[in-house]
Amino acid sequence: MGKLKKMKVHIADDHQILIDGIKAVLKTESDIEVDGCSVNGEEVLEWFKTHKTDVLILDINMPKIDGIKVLQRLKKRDFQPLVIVLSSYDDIKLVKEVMKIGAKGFLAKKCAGEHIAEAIKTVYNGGQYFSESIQDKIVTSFSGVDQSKIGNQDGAFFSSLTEREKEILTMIAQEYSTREISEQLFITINTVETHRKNLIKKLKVKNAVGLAVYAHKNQLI
Amino acid sequence: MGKLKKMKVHIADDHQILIDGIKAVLKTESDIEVDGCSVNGEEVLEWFKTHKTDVLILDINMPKIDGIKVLQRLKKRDFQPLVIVLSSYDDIKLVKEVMKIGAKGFLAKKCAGEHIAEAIKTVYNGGQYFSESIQDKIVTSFSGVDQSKIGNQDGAFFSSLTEREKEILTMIAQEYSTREISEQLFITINTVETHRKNLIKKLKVKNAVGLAVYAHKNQLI
DNA sequence: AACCGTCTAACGGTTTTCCGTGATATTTAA
DNA sequence: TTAAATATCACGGAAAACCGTTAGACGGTT
Repeated sequence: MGKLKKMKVHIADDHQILIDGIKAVLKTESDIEVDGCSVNGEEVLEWFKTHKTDVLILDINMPKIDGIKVLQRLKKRDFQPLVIVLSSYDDIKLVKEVMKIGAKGFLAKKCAGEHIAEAIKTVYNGGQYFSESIQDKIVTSFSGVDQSKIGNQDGAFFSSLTEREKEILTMIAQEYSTREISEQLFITINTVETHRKNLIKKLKVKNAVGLAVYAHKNQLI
Repeated sequence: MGKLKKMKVHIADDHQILIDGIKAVLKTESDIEVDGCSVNGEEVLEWFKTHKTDVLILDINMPKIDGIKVLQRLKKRDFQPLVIVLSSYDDIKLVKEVMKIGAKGFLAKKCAGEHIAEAIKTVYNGGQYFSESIQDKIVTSFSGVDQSKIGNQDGAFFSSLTEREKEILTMIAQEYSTREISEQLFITINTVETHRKNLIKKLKVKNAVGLAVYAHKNQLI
């Protein structure tokens, strides 16, 4: 194609080793340039205050501010990069949620590295990209999706948790009792219980066991 | 240096994208050759039945058979590769555990990609390698570690469970309440509670949350 | 027959979780 | 500077989990 301008890409993932890996993979692509990297959501938001990088490869599970929240906040700004979400957990509900918030692509981490460049080029040219493992699921489930209301309760399965909630979730999943948590965090039992209640509601689970399983599935422990 | 023989490396991680990344990073190393890859523990064990690859980069969180188990089983065989454990969770307890079972190195996923080659070369030459984030912790906590008993009751817990207990454990981990379990299995609540009590004692956990995490770690759900 | 492991069951009491609801201060985003 | 999100705390009541202990029934072993 002989483009004059290289596509600029920003990579966000809390695993530096993965970032370096993707960078190495993309090095062979002459029309792609890795412009910057972030290891947490805060850094991503900071970066896009001063840069207009074309494509953002965005991991969901990140410290400080997770991918979902980053996506939501970027949406409200003037400049928005094309976002390809990266996740180890290729659940269709998650895919739907991030697409609603405006992501242009979804890559499961279990997909082959060669697809990254493919995905970047596709979304750069106005398309959408999904890794194979979820392509067929989407066709059947994306018919009749209400594109309006964003971040509402029905997609809230994966809606982002606050830092405090994650902290408490992690402790619950490590078998700490409410009392123990309250003592360690220097807050009252009442507060911890409120957080637990909110967690159960947000994650749509039944009890602390559900929270623990969620935490484990999402590598929070 | 001019080695005639390249160091052969096998990479095991459930995220293909990370494998491809590491491969790309290692491509610049003239004396390292990636010999094969696995995306789950089963594949790793299968590979080492027929290959004598020098170094194994082993992820902990993998489907089917997790990294710890792979390590334990490899230990019982004639040929043992040098193992560098890869984990997103750089907890000192985990480090100690895998080193006890015979790992030669530990890389946190948040470390820089350039350290992989470094780690491989170090263990290949008989050394041990730890990523920076944990180096200092080790010095202070490795004094007086009992190097004896390996593959002890930690892994034997599971086999000591009866069929009924496993059945109930699975249900607890799926958020069923005691009442629901009793109804589904046509036994009284008292009986289910007795089983739960026995499970907690056998698996040395504190509560149902611990049971759920255990069940999840052992792929019972 | 005596023994062991498993599954079943019961009981009383304590602790913890769960649920709804409402409220206030602080921080942060627009 | 509003408005929204977040973190904090309270209370009352219902439900469930947790704890220790005991014990009958059944099947298989030695």
